[in-house]
Amino acid sequence: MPDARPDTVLVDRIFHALGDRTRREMIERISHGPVSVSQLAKPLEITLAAVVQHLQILEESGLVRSEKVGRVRTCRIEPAGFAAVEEWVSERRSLWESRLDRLGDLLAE
Amino acid sequence: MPDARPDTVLVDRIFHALGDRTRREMIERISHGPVSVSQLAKPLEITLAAVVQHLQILEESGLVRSEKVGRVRTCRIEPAGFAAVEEWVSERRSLWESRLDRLGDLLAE
DNA sequence: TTTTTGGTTAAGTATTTACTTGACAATTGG
DNA sequence: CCAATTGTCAAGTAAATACTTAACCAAAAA
Repeated sequence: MPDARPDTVLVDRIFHALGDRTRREMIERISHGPVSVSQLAKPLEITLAAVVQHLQILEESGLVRSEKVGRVRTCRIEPAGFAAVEEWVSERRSLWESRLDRLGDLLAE
Repeated sequence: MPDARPDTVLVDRIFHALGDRTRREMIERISHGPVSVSQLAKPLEITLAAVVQHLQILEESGLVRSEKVGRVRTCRIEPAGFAAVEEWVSERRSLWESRLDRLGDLLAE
C-alpha cells in the first residue's frame, strides 16, 4: 500500500484489515465476547504465530483492542472502528442515492 | 482465497473488493454519478487495462454495475451491495455492544 | 523445580494480487 | 475511407501478503 492523505489512512487500514477472511472470522469470534489468543487460534487451521500477526493488523486498524494479563492476552472489539466503516459506506451510498441521475436512467429506457 | 460457506461468499467478495484503495477510489468517483471507464481511469495513474480488471472485481462483488452502449461502458453504484456491508458491520458491533462483559471490565478496574 | 501452557519474534517461503505490455475489436469522428 | 477513441483479452512480471518454522521468554501448573 502506497501513501495517502492523512485522513484516509485510517479508513485504508480498516478496509485492509477487513479484506482478509481469516481476520473477519477472528472478529466474528471476538464479537461474541472477549477471547484469548489461543482460544482464537483453535478453530482456525493456521499456526498461533499467524494468528498473532493477524491480530496485530486488527489492532493497528483500531477494530480490536487487546490486553495482556499474566501470560494470556485477551482480545476485545473496539466499536469506534466499526462506526467508521458504517460511516464510509453509508456516505457513498447516500451520495449515490441522492443523485437525480436515476431520472436520466428512466428517460433512457 | 479458499472456499467458504455459500452464504459468506458474497460478503467475502464485497470485503475483498473494498480492501483495495484504488477500487475504493473508483467507488468514490462512481458514487458522485455515472462514469465511463476511461473517465474513471483518468485520475488514476494506472493503465486502462488495470482499471478494467478492478471494475470486474467490483462488479462481481455486486457493489457496481456497468452497461455498454456503443463503445462506451458506463458504471453505476449498486446500493444493495452497500447495504450488505452495513448489515455485516452493524451486526458484529451490536453483538458486541449488547454483551454484558463490559460490566466485567468495570469490575476489573 | 521441572514441565507445560500461552505468547512473541525473526526470517524465510509460497501464494495472491496488482499491474504492465502488447495485440486486437468495434464504434465514432474527420 | 482512414484515423482516433474506447474498451477487451491473454500472458507475463513484480510486489504485497499470508503463512510456516524455529528459537525464545515468562507465567502457571504439576
